[in-house]
Amino acid sequence: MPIALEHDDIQQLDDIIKRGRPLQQSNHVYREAESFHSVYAVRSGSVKAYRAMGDGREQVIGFYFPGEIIGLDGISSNTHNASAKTLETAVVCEIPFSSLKGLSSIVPPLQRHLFRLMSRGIIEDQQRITLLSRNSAAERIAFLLLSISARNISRKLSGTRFRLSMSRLDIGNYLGLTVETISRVFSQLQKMAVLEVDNREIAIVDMLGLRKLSNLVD
Amino acid sequence: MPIALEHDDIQQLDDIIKRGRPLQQSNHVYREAESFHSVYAVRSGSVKAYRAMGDGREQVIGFYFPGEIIGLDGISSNTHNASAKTLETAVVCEIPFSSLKGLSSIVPPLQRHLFRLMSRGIIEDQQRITLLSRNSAAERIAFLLLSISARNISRKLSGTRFRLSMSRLDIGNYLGLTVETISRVFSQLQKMAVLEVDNREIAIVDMLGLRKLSNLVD
DNA sequence: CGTTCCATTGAGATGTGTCAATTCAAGTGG
DNA sequence: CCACTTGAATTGACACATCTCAATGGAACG
Repeated sequence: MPIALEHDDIQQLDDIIKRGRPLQQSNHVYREAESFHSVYAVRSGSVKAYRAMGDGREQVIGFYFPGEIIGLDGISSNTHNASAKTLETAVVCEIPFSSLKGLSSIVPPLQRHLFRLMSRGIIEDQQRITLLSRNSAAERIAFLLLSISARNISRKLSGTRFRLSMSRLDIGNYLGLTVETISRVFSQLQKMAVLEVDNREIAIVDMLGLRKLSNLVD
Repeated sequence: MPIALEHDDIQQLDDIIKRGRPLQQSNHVYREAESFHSVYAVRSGSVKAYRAMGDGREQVIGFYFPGEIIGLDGISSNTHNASAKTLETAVVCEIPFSSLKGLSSIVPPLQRHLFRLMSRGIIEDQQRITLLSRNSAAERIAFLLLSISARNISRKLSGTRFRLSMSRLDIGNYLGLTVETISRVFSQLQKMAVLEVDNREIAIVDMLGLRKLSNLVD
């Protein structure tokens, strides 16, 4: 938990977090429409959140990596509004929300942190809305790769070489594109010497070029 | 404020809400990057929230009507992440967030309500993400009209006849479409006898047909 | 070694964007 | 009160990015 708290408070927080067991690939952390009791912290591996749509396809809401919190969307309805399943073997810790809520009303910094987490989620969603309504396929893909890169860096991993834990289909469902388009853009970016792509292994060769492509350079 | 609270608590809440003055059309409630102090309740009229993008265009985040709360996105960064301006003459009440936060840690139902509001925002954004990444122009427009219709009904107004307070450009920026596409779809829906469109005056002639078009029928 | 799932590549279809012209409504000043 | 201006909305023709459909290639696994 990335907050500055008193030792006492950290202890209390630690007490309510349940120890996580490793989950195999494609196991559910929680399912859409299940009643909401807990949020979850990803410890290792990666998780995708998604919602089933009327026609059977799925809308991927997000990809989550170690240190990130999932399940906050269940608060308003007391029901999970999305499913979450592991993309690979992963460890996920359960944090009962009632305890968290109780603790947060005693410990203002924690309450503040919770508000921030939710609010940041809103902002990220809004960025994705912009991305989806305005940006080309290449821009969207560049954005995703840069996002993963940045998160890797914050976890002290390589920001330029990594393995995608999600399939092209998942990426497509996340970015609002088809698998074919994902493939074509990867090939094109490779031809432009921005990326090296070998199946799910990605190397960002020209980081600045990728940033320019994403249209997110300051 | 749509919550069940004790009389005492309602009084306290009422005390922190500032009285709102009427704002003329196109006045800002708050601006992107301003420091965040308050959230706002729309009393009358309507408001759009939007973010300026690098190239000068704007991304419309949402349209807000009486009874709705705007500004919650500022919580995480202590800075407003969007601007909000009135679409017509409107009355907006300021609610200082520090007071609200303080009160909410004393009054659990209020804290709960705040969590819900934010969480609901997240869910709505996620719905829009699905809408933008998956749905056709006609589906998106049908969705917006149905959303406005439903909100009108909840305010005891007509769900089938109303005046759009926003321009075609705003609608386009909200739905990720161009003005021309909006116009064409309106014309097409009129030809299909689903709508009657006279500039900003809208009449929903075939509600079921519109619901089917939106692909959101249960 | 075959099966299965995932990824790549090509060719053609299509929905929406772009560019341009016209109409319409509202407001302004002579 | 009537031209004139201005901004919004509509409509048409064309361009283009992405989707769809189809075939092929490759990796993982029993």
